[in-house]
Amino acid sequence: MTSGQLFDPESVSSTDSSSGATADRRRKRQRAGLVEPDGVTVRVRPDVSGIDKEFDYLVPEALVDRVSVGSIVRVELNRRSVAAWVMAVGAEPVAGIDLRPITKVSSVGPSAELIELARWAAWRWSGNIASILRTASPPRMVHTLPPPTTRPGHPTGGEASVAVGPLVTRLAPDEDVVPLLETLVAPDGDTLVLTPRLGQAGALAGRLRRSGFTTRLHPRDWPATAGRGGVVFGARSAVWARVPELRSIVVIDEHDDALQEERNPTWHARDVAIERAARAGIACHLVSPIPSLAALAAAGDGPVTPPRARERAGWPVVEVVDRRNEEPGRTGLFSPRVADIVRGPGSVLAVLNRKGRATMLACALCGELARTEDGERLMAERNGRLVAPGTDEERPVVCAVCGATRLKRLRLGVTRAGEELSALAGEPVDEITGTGAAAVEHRAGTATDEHRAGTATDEHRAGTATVEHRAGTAPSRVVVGTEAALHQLRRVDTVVFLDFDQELLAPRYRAAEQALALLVLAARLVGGRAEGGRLVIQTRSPQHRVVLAAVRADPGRFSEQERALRQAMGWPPYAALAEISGRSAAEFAESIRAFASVTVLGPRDDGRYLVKADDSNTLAEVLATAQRPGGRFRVAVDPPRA
DNA sequence: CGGACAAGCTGA
DNA sequence: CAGCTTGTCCGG
Repeated sequence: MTSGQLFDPESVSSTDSSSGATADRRRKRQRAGLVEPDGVTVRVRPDVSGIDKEFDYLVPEALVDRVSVGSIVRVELNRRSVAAWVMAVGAEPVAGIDLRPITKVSSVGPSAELIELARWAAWRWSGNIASILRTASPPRMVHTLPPPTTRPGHPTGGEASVAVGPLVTRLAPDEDVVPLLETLVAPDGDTLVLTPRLGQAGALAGRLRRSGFTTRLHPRDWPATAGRGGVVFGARSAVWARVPELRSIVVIDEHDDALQEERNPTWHARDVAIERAARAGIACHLVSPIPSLAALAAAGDGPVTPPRARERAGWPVVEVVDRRNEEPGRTGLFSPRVADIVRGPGSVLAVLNRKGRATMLACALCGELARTEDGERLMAERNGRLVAPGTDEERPVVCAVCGATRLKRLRLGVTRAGEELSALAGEPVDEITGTGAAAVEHRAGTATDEHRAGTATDEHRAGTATVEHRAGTAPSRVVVGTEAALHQLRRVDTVVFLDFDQELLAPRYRAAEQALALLVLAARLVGGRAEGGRLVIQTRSPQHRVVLAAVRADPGRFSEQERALRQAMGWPPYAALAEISGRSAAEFAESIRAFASVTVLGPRDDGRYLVKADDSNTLAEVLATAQRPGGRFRVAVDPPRA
């Protein structure tokens, strides 16, 4: 016995029941002399992008013992040797073709259960299954799985998980998840714990290991995980971890967009976890300080919530600076209040989630932003009128609040913010953005003068002393950055959102949820109100539900309001979306229009189409059935930026 | 994907 | 019509 067959739950019935029955019938007919005794066949999916198709091969006698559904083999296809996954064993091969033998069994692969789950996900997100199978496969070839040891009972056994279906648990932003996690670990089998980033997974694994749990890190410990199981930690890909006896799945910070794969197919680990748990008849625990509407809709019951006082204590003090109240003519990035904070003691991170120089329009008289009628989106000026990108809403250039016809342009960018901050603080300011580890340090002096001269970006830089700030070293007291800074820094006293309206009013249906997620990241950097944690939000939307949720430390209220809006607008989770782009997008969109169960919106300015259905199953079925044009196009289901 | 093969274009 | 590009088809 060479491979992990002995410990492989599906080795006994390594195919689904129907193909197993087919194989039995075949063997009977062979004994009766009705067909040639031509051995075991497998149906494989090559690991070749561009070939989204399965092929039949023979299994040489010597390899039969080592082949099961999920095995990674090598086959000759079109005169070249390629890797492939075994998708089925013993299926009736396509007639009239001389089958070639597989040449090698390369590695243990995903379990049969995972192969089926991958099939589902490829359908659900209308993408190539190979990219999912790659994620579900070991990072290096695994010849045999380590044999299971006697299961080490976990120190604190959670309750036997009889619960089925997703369960949502809300925690305060600053709350330690480990105590909860210890109660969710299955005592009698394996548990998957997913976090948005691998670093969090490693940190949590270390802590549970110190409490006596058998922990694994995915994909690093792939062989041990598949052979022996345990409490398996990982980022989104860990939802595809192979374990011997899955009993429970926990998704930490389920609201975080990092749980969604950005390349096609754009599967979301939360949704895959829900499906995997449902198929296995086990619990799926979704944990977050700000549960997503997707999670709340998937769970039958409402979220388990912390005591009100505990939740409130776990959010920082949130100060809202209403920039509409400042004297007319002010267009700078910093309100007087923020200028005070920057000069005052304590470390400050100023967040401006924009690079370059995005512009917004605000009334020169009352400071109100040019926004759509429902107040949810920013408007831009085009051909002397205000337009809302992506919609047909437009109106003359007039302030909706005071009727003034003069609007001013608010120009914003991290670089300029750094220059101004440095001048304000009278000391160097580091810049942290997502591009590269190096950061720019701004020094007071020339920068402001250059800036007043209204020169171009390059000239600003010429007048700015730039110093490399290596990741890991202590940054300056005052730091300016994009969202990346919220991930890179460990602790600061105050986080200031210089222009929160860019987040709140972004043209995406999930803009509000995403904006609130940024506030949670910031809240964790500064800590709860008892520790003196403080967030400052500069905005012209002080009554926005996201701002109020943070001020009141009440994400439950936000969920209700957001739910009502999504329902009224027919956005997810009360609909399912797919985005079609690329050269032949129009052709594919056209063939989709033939289906009454979906609505096709677009094309937008960038040539993209949006397909909308009542639910994800309907959407997937239409996308799988519709006539596909010859040319190239891309389908993104659940597009994160729609 | 990448090779095979057909159809279309170019140049002399 | 060789020589080349471009497009379409297909792999077990």
